[in-house]
Amino acid sequence: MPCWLMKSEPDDVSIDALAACPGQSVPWYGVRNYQARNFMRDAMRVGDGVLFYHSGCAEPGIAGIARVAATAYPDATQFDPASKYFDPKASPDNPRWVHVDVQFVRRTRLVGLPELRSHPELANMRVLARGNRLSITPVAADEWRFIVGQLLGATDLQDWK
DNA sequence: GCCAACGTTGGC
DNA sequence: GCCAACGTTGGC
Repeated sequence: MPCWLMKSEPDDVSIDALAACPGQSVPWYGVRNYQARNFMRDAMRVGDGVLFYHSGCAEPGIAGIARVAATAYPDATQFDPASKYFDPKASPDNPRWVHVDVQFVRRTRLVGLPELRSHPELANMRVLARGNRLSITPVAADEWRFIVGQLLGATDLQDWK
């Protein structure tokens, strides 16, 4: 089963905020990048593993593990003129932005960028690429296994389904 | 289809 | 707050 890394600003939705949500699940609203949207729309399936990454904060890095809880459906914020994610070119008849639901699995220790970069096993991770800004990136099975098993010691999750 | 201008992301 | 890197827009 595919695995993903998803960035969230902890001031917006942190791993703790996710854990506190009803059903410990949130719609992944606000994505306004076509590549990231296409991953959600075309590739993400219920049960996929997610590395929950904190960005735009003092200590960017992996902060927890989550899972995809619902396949893609329209992002309501695109229709709301009061939302900062409002898109005047979208309409309920012709939605432009969709998102999946993401559900809490567990908190982890914070695995920061310098630590991620220090491991040759992770050298090809998209999130570590120079200038990368994509908020959703695929994670290779061996990368998942290394991070979850080696770095986090979550051996029960290292072979994700 | 090109490409300059602009806006955004995100680490530092 | 700075700035490199990238994506999007829109004139041509």
